[in-house]
Amino acid sequence: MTISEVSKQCNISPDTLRYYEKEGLITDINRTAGGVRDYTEQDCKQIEFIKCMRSVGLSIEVLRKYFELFKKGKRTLKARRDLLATEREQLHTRLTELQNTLNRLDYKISVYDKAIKSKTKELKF
Amino acid sequence: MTISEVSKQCNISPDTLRYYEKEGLITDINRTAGGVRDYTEQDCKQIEFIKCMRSVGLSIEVLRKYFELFKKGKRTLKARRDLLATEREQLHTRLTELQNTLNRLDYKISVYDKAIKSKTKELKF
DNA sequence: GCTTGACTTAGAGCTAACTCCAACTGATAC
DNA sequence: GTATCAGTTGGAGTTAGCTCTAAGTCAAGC
Repeated sequence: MTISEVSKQCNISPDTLRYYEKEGLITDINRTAGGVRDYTEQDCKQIEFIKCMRSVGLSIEVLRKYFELFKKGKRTLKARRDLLATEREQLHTRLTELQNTLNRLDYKISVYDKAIKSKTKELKF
Repeated sequence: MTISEVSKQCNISPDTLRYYEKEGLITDINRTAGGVRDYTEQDCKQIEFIKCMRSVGLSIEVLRKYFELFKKGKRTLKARRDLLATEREQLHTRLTELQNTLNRLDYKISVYDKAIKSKTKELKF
């Protein structure tokens, strides 16, 4: 698969794919004789994983560390597990925060709805 | 209240408070004769609100628009309500995404735990 | 009246994560 | 064999959101 095919399939720009490679998030991509990247299905799955993790805010740096550990082989299984567990905890914290803020917004919107109905009130902010 | 008191109370740096003011997120802060900012309780509540919204990713730009509408008075109640509702929807989408990714991470961590126990397996990424 | 310390401003600098650009190369169509 | 087009590289530029710096002001304590 060429970079533009992967780009379409994963909805990530070719520039970003090359950037991820430069940053060590993707490594050992095959090349054709002419030097053109030739992604495997496995590469694609990894890219999807990266996309998923990036979409919830895992940093390039954390992901770089994860794949760096990967390259060191089986002896880093525990380290990788722990790295993921740490990120998981942070995501969980953010999830709770998001839920609370959502509730707060819902309440605020309901206050607005009342104010709009009554046609007299103004809010403080 | 001085800027450093608000800073401590809200856990936001004075620089950030001044930055928010420059960006129009906070307006009409009282000043002492000497030109020093003198925040009211109400200002503090607004700052807490901003902090809460920023913590889940609402942009400075969106918040600026919200407070801009505010300054135009009661006739913008509906517009403000709708702005909040739009942001709420986006937060909801992100919440779902976060939940899915959390599940995915939990699954991956469980796969790691199995691999670590069996002491033979390696994963694909 | 001088020092100290918290404040003020305008504006520069920083970081993460892209995104774009210029110059080049290699394969394909005609 | 030359135009086209998709790819390549290194490096510059962009954006959001702070964060820091320099130079200055003001009030309080001694």
